[in-house]
Amino acid sequence: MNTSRSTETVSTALAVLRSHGLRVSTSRRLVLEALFAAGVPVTADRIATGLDGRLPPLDVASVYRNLDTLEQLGVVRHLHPGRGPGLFALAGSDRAEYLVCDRCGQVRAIDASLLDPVRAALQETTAWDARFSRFPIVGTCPACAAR
Amino acid sequence: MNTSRSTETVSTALAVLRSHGLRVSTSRRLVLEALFAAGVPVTADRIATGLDGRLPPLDVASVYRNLDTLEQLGVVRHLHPGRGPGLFALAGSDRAEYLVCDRCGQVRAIDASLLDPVRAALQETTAWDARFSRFPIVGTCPACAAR
DNA sequence: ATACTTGCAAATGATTTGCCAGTGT
DNA sequence: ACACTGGCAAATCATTTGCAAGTAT
Repeated sequence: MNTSRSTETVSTALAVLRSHGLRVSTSRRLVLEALFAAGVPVTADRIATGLDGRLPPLDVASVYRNLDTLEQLGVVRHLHPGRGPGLFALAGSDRAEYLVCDRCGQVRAIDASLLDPVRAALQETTAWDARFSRFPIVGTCPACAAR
Repeated sequence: MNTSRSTETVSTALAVLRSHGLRVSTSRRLVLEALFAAGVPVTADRIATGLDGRLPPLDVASVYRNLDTLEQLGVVRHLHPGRGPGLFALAGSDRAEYLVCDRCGQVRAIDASLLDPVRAALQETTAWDARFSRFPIVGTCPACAAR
């Protein structure tokens, strides 16, 4: 259920690599598999440790290099939370954006279409083509807001 | 025209410090003056150099410590651009958000009220209290989009 | 065979921390 | 006087880079 789907998407990503004349190496495959297996945005370090041992380890430097390559191909998304290391996730075909709580660090995904009105408004007033995909939206989750 | 206004706001900020039992030290005053004088979001390093010599220099460590204190008091805003060092600005009473171009790095301020509809939508669908003030909104400016 | 990739180690950039001397209240 | 602060130097954290050895095509 998870395997077939992730395999499908991993091979799709690998095809993108090939179509750009880049090599399909073991570490690139592993980086993608880790992202699939994780399911949520993760740090480069966790990918390097194979999600804490679930997959073979890689050198962090290679992870960063590969994530960078994959990001440029549009396969991977790079998120900057307020504090700590950056997070990486598969871009896939999802239209998700993330909310991160500035008190407990909890991450929550929302449908990107929620932001379409703002995108349109910004386009109209500033002529900028806004993307919200680089940063999570910082706020306070209900639980933290309660206390 | 600029002096009176910034003095007014600096003293307001200093009053906040006092009301929290914190000291009004020379370096805290200087950090605030630098932020006022700059008028736009600046790095901790530029504050430490007194905006490149216009003001007395401070140690970066102190600048960071003070910015942190002032941020917690709600006097200073901390922005994370996509690349490079963090930027700091006075929170003041402004309702500004920032757009940053991911191609040329240009920064543009917009009125925060543009985002009110999204804030409301997010509140309704996720119960999160979203703030957009931590990160600039990344996108492409008209000029870069043209080429 | 050749160029792309990797791992390792060292470098870099930004921010933080320990510690003792200095200073606002 | 006393606790809060500042400067300086060293530490830390995240990420990048140089380079020789390894590998996909």
